Amino acid sequence: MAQRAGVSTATVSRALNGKSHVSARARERVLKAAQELGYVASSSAYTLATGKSRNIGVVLPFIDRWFFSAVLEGIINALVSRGYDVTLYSLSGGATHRERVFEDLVLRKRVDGVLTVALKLSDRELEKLTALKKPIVGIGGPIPGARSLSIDDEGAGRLATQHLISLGHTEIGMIAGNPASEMDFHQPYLRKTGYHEALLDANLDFQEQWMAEADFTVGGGYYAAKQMLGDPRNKPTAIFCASDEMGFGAIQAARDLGLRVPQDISVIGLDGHPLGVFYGLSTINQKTKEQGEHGANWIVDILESGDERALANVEQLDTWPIDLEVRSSTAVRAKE
Amino acid sequence: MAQRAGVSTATVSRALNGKSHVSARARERVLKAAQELGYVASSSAYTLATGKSRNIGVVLPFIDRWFFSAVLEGIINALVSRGYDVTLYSLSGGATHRERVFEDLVLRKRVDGVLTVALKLSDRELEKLTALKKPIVGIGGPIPGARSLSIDDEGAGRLATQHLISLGHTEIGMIAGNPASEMDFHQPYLRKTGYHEALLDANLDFQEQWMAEADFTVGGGYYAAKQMLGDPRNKPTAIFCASDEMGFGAIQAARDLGLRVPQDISVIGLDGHPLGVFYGLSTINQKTKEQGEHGANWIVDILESGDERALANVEQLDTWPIDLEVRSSTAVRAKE
DNA sequence: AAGCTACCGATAACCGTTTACAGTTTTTGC
DNA sequence: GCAAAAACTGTAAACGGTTATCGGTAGCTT
Repeated sequence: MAQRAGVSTATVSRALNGKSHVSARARERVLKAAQELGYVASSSAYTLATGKSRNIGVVLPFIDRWFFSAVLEGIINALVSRGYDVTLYSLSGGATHRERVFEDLVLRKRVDGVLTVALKLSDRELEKLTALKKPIVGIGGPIPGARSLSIDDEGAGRLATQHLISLGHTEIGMIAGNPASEMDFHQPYLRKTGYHEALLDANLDFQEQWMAEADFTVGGGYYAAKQMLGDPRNKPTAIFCASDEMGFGAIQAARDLGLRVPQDISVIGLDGHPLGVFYGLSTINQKTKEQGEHGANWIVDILESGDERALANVEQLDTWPIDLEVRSSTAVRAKE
Repeated sequence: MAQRAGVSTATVSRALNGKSHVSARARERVLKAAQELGYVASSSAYTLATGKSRNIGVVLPFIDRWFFSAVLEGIINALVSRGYDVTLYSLSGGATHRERVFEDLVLRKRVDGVLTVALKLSDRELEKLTALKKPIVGIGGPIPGARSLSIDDEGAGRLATQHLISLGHTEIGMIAGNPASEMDFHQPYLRKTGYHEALLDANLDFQEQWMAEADFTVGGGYYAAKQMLGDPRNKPTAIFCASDEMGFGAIQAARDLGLRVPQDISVIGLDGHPLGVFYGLSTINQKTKEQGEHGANWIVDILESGDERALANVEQLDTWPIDLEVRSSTAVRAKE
């Protein structure tokens, strides 16, 4: 190609890749020629020759929900900075779609590694993935036999609940995730457990009607909260929502029922959604975007460590820190 | 590789690709051998040999905003169905990031085509892109010299405004986009123009303080609406918001000011955001996800047409239909 | 000045597919 | 039953890079 620089292909390759012994003069000529000819290296030839693609596969259950798009944003920014591309696989297209994604991912082996987001994989899917013999990192939920990065969901649930307890609340409701939800999260169950534990530790009552399930969306939170708060017989004075978006819905529901937040009802969410500031929603901030960045950097570190052993998948769970962010939606319990 | 099937590589290739003349017996043996060995084809070798990558590059300004993630969701679903991968480029990482994206996109020529979303490109970027000699389709805004798919933003602005006029409103405000916004949309200006034209057609007054600018987010809409509606001297009785999310913010602002929607103030948005149902926000539905699907199918059609001429980029603008969806946030103007 | 040692640069093999072309077998028509 | 045509299969040459190997040259040392 660019031997019009007057050197051999080997020199061109070495010069462009900044590798070993090339004289400064030769490198200069190569660079100049590449510039003039608008030379572009073909990634497929590079991949074929080296076995590396500088491309990471990201698979997530949805794209148009805040948590996932925020993680994705973090992932992409980190990967672009380190010179990697990302090819995206969404499972939102239904079951046949889902199958196809895992089929394709393994069939066209064009990724150096895989990042999954908040996904609980079936045995078969896990098998497909590990058959790739490429590093896998899960964000937001453990993956058997692979590395993962996640907040302590149980601890987060406990912390949120304890915050409400510390404000003097004794009748505390929760809007949890819907475990039957398509995405098969780990989170719903764990956050619920944390809530129960906090109540238990404080010797507080738990009542059936203080627990509702929704789908993590604003609308879902709205309807669940309206049911819970609309019943005059036994309504809680505080609610912990397993996601900020459900928290927004709950605040809205409370207002529509004529309840003042936080005087009549305290609400706390979990996520760190940017709109939280706008709604004044107290929350557990899990710094979602940073979580994505961290996971992305992690997988690149593994790939570039140069250590063969590092490439093997080992089970490892890193816990990501969380912050309690108190805003105006939580306050001390009103005197009767 | 899989010549343990007892046939040549050529036959293997033909059998697996379902191409021309291969005997049933040979095909069977190849398939069986592939199964046994867990054979997977290498996409890079395929790409190198054929020049096709079955991969589309998608470049968008943000990921974690509803419009973009919805378009993306549509794009991905359509492309997966047709057997294509997508590699994603986000411009949200700042200027150096942005430059790098276009540099990379062209440098590692690993896409068969490019889809841009709501992007106004600089001359240099456009040049880089067309240098690829690959089909380009723009969604949500025309691209000079290439195909694009977009709603009639001016018409949408006019329709929304006319809806308010038809309800008897004469003092109509607008929360438009912020043209200085990083993403460099086409939309803000056009939607504003439609609004002005509708007022003009109906011989209605336009006042400076009925026009505000915001950044397309809920928070932005909230603050803008609060300014506009908080001024007791000359407030409008209806507001057209250039995005649904700003509409949600406007509704919230109105409520916080003690105004009832729609009795005291009508609000209409533009997008078709799923939360619109929840807020009862009247809107112009632009069927975002379908728009993404359509754009994706379009580019694949071009690639697979087999017609050399079709591959060349020609300037063409397809107009995407919109629907007026009337909900409970707009009503006839209250009698004084 | 001759020999040794670095070190740089060119040649060629290889990565894993597709595909043109040629060769072989089978089918078909008479 | 034979020739011609059709169907199938194998060989080998791309595709566009990377990299091991080897040869040549220049600079040092003795």
